[in-house]
Parts: sequence; structure tokens; C-alpha cells
Amino acid sequence: MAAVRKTNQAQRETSVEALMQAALRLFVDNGFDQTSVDRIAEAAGLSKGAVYFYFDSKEALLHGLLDQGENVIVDRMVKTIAGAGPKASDKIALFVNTQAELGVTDPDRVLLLILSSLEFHNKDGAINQRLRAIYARMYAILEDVIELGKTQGVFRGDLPTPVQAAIVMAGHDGTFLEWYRRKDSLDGPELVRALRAATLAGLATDKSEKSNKRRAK
Amino acid sequence: MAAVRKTNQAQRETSVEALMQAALRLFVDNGFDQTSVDRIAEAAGLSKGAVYFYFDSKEALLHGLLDQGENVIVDRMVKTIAGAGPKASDKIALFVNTQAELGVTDPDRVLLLILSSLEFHNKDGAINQRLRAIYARMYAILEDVIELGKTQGVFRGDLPTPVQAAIVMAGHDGTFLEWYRRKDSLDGPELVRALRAATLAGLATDKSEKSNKRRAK
DNA sequence: TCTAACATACTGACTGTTCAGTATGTCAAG
DNA sequence: CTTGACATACTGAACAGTCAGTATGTTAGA
Repeated sequence: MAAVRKTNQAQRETSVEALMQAALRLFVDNGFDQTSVDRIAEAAGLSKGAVYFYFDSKEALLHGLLDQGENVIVDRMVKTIAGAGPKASDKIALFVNTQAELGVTDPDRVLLLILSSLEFHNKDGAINQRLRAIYARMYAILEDVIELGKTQGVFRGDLPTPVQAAIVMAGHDGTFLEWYRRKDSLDGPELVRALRAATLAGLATDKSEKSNKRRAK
Repeated sequence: MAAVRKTNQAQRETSVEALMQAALRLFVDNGFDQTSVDRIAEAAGLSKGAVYFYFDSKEALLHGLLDQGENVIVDRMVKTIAGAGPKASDKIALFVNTQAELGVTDPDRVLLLILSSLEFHNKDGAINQRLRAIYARMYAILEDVIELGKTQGVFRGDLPTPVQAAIVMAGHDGTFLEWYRRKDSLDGPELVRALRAATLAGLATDKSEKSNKRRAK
């Protein structure tokens, strides 16, 4: 305590940084609603007053974190996909790999996006709108790649693109969550290999469409 | 109000039923923590005291709902898979179809399982233990089928079974969530078709393993 | 001195849980 | 068939705790 005080501007930066880091950690671990402002302040080595000095509300804190997340994650994804070769299958493989890399490099930021969209999914308000906008950007990227693969004839064209995109996205989010929860019992690199294989195979044009007889019921 | 009072036993049944249905609905819509006991009671047309007359605690209510869910979901899955033909690919297809059917027939019960396991995933306590036990049963079924497919030579053997099972499970849970949130823009049957195709293709032995060059970095 | 950057103390609202009291159902004795 | 003793199914209020947000005090930098 009573750390040496820096210049005001430097102090401002480090305090804001400390608060956001603490909030990110706690939001991811306990959820937004289950995290009190007091605990955020305490974890950042500050008081509740400091939180409200820098942020208008608890939601504003989450808002700031989501902004950061969008910059880190979506922008990276846009650039990576755009910079890849022209083949749709390469772009999809890159989508999986980039998600995985981000998950290893900056798991909390990825988790915050996924968990928040679950926690807020049936609440109205600015946070939900923000999350929807972020996911919309991700879906736009994905759907473009899938469409590309269809015109290239490497992805099956008998299913709606939004449906395929939803499965890819949900599969990746869900798998990442599962990996995060069971890091000990799940091997990361193997998981990425398997996920990439499943994603590509699931999108690819059939090489043996046969057992299409009605099953179950 | 002042409804005609039934016999004690009948009254007990209808009240308990009303409370559990209300709780299921609200837990799924708003989450466990965000649902107050008052709102449950109100939705059931009773008072808060009535909740505590029939249940020891709010958690006990969730406990009861999870018990019901396990009976409906896991038992059904066990029987369906066991009753299928000997081919692992058929059993996997049946796994997807059964999940989908359950999702259509009784979405709330499926959702409660998925959402609760997310909400409680890093909390200790009886609820989390219960959820882990339920999921463990599901994973056991899945892993058995995958192992079977490997011995039958139809599923790829170069990946750990738990990894493959995690992807299948996460993909299904995630896809179901996405479908539930976007019923309007996602066609259910097509989603099931696509998911079944992706699951089977992702597990199947490679027919063209080639582009295994290291990508990204 | 003035003000940015906090800390402290507090408010009002909401929460899960408990409980005394009441209205109604049940059932055996007379 | 009535009645009294009891069990069941609640209600309404209160309690202790927690929380987001606010108002105000304090101190160090400019």
C-alpha cells in the first residue's frame, strides 16, 4: 500500500489498466453478475470509488473490455483470412488455427466474448447489442469463406450457408470452452488437429453420400 | 384467487408441478442466479413461503429439475444407442438425431443442463457435482461408440478418443444453443442434417489426408 | 491554491431464508 | 352425520446480508 505515486497521467493509465485486468479476470472466472464492483476494486488494489471515477458503471467496464476484445480478436481474424491464399479450404483451416492461437495467447479475452454472449443472450440492452455486432462481424467473415468454397466447388452446396456457419462457430466456441475447463485431460494441439479435420470434412463436398436413409423413428 | 381447493394430495402435486415448471422456465430464460425465489413463486401463482414449504432451498429446486432432466435425457440416450444396430456410424448418427429430437421435444430440459453447466462450471458444491456426473454418463456413452468405431475401422484412430468426444459434445451443445437463439433464421432439420454430416465426416477415417502442411506461423 | 485521483461512509433496493399465523383438508370418536 | 383433534398447505412479514451507485472527505501533484 501507499505505493509511490506517479505523475497523474501515468497513474491514470496504470489504474485503468489494473481495473480492466482485474475485471476481465473476475468476469471470466465468476461471470459478470456474480462479480461485485468491490471485488474488482480490491483485486486492482483500489477502492470502489476509483472504479466509479474512471467508469460510469459496471457495465461500462464490460463495454470497454468488449471493445478491446473486438479489436484483438475480430480485427486479427479479418486480416488473417484476407491475407491467406485464394483457396477456401485454406482460409477455413486458418480460421480454426487463428481461433486456437488466440485461445492460447489470450484466453481470457476470447472467453469473455463467449461467456458474455451466453450470460446476456436473452437480456436487452447495450451490452447485448454490442455482442451481437461483434458476432455478426465474425459470421460475415465465416459465411464469405463458405460461399467462396461453394463457388470453388470444394464445399457442399446442398446446405444453407448460415446453417453451416452456425455449426462451425458453435463447434469452435463450444470446443474452446470444453478445452478451457479440462486443460488437464485434453491435449490442446490434438484438439486443434481434430477440430480442423472435423470442420473441413463437415464442409467438404461428399465423397461418399450414401447412408442417407432415414434413421431414428 | 381463492380457487377451489382440491384434496391434499392433488394440491401437493399441482403445486409442486407449477413451481418446477415456473422455475425451469425462469432458470432457462434468466439463469439460476438471476432468478429470484419471489419470481418463481409469482409465476407459479403461489407465495415465496410455498416454495420453502416444498423445497429446502432454491438449489434444491434446481436439483429436482436436474434429476428430471437426467431421467429424460440420459436414460433415453442410453436406450437409443444400445438399441441401435452394431455399426458405430449408425450409433453416432442416432446420437445426433436423438439430441436433436430431445431438443425439439423438450428444449427447456436440454437447455437447463447446458446452461447450468456453464453457470456453475467454476463453482464448487452439490450442483456442480451433479452436473459433472450427468455429463460423465453422456461422455461414457459417446466414448464407447467412438472406440467401437475405431475397432470397426470406420473412425480415425490417430486422435485420442476423449478429444474426439469433447468436440462432438461441444459441437452439439453449442449448435443447439445457437439454434435455440436463432430459431427464426436457422432451419432446424437442415441444421441436424449438417451437424450429422459434420460429425460423421469429422470422425471418419481420412479418404484424402494430404494438406497437412503446417499453416499459420 | 487548485484540482485530479482517489478512499471512506453511506443509501436504497433486492436477495434467500425463516417463521408465526391461518385456512383448509382428513379422519376417528361419539 | 357431526365434531373435535390434528395434518397439510399455504400467506405475509420480517431478517440479515449483499450489491450498484452516490456523496463527501482527503491528499498529493501541477
